[in-house]
Amino acid sequence: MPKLVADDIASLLRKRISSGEWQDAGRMPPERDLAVEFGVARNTVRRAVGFLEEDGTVVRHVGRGTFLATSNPSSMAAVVSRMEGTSPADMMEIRQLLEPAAASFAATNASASELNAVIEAHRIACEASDMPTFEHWDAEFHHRIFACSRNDFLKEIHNLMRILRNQAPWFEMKKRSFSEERRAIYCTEHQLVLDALMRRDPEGASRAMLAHLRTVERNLLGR
Amino acid sequence: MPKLVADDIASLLRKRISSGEWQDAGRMPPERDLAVEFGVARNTVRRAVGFLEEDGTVVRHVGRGTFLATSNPSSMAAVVSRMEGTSPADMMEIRQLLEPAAASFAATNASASELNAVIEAHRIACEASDMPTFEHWDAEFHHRIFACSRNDFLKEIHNLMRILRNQAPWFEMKKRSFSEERRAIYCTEHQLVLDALMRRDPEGASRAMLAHLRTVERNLLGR
DNA sequence: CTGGTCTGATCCAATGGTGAGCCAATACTA
DNA sequence: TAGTATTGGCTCACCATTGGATCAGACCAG
Repeated sequence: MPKLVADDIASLLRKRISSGEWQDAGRMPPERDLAVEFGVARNTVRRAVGFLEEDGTVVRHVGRGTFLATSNPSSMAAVVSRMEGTSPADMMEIRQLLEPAAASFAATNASASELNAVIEAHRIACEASDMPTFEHWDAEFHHRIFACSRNDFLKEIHNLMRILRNQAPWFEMKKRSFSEERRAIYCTEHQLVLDALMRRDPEGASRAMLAHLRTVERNLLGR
Repeated sequence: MPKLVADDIASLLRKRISSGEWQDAGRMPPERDLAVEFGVARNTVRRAVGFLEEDGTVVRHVGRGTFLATSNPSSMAAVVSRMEGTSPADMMEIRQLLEPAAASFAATNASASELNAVIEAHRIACEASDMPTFEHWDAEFHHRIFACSRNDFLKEIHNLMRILRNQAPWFEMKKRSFSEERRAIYCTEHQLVLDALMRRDPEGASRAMLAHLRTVERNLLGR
């Protein structure tokens, strides 16, 4: 049995909260009690509760206790937690909006060294012999294109999508849809995007990226 | 059976990773345990894990363990906090990508009651007599269009943008660029978007929204 | 014999939990 | 109103776990 660390405690607490366990009054037990209950030191519980506090799940008051934050649907934390339920179909739709644009920006803005980074990611992905390595460098290829786009917000949105895509349901789905043949197709399509970037052809990069994402969508969603 | 060398261990590990074996928490067992499990020296495991680290499959931290690189290197929270520094120019660029698409989706998908909600927001905004009220219902107008889009992820991205736009630097900027004349222009432009939605004309809605956002950008950034 | 690789062992340094103690804000009670 | 108990905020020394690094020796193929 793995030892409980602060992260574990935090996710246990989250579970209890979402199961509505101390919904009444919104008050959690004191840290000292939780420490006994989980069989860890109070310091550890404190760190765990600290995480919940950081993302706004919980509010603490000295002498009073720790309380569930009155859920504000428009808080960042709420938005992020709703995003975790994003469906692959919705995500692919948005990728098809954003990535062609990112590729187009990249064709205009990328510096030589940024472009080299993209090329390198493409090369490693093509040479990869196993699925996880390919997966990783495929994602990196896309990410590095966003990095060329000169729009920090766009970059961060892509980070968000990347994180969401690395969660459990996606992992299964990617594994299921992977095949050697498809990998080869992706490499070819990436190459087309790359060619357009190197030609400094925004229109072409956008088109090539869109075509690629359509392929990915088809494979992923089995349409 | 041939003796196991570092390369063999590496590919065994890759298999386990891709089979999702330690997907939860993304943490691999400590090197010492792996060494026992595979029946080789820890040095050998170290080299093997070193390969995985080189190609980015895995990240190692002294005192913590070895983690699958796919499990967010940058956490959601970090992404969100970086987003708080988003510049108005970057944001407007992304709005011009997403909102026309949202309007287009809305033209195809909106139900009658959703459409009514958009109409109502538009009406109140037009009748508003002070800047904060107008501001609020203007935002609501845009938001309700996203709500019609039938893409939850898109909706949440818009929530994110909305929160960011309500922060200090934006508030100043919006106040500065506000004028009675501009308000009237916005109402006219909103009306055009609305007309297209009611005609169920995705193409037209997209165009009208883009035109509107170009106006907003010009006013906001003073270009 | 030589070069490459695994073994087993040892030490280092970073991370993070433990347990204990004290403070200050709040709530409860006499 | 005053005193006491509860509760979160904070710090400290200590220690277990874990990856980082190195070394001498064994084994094997060429």
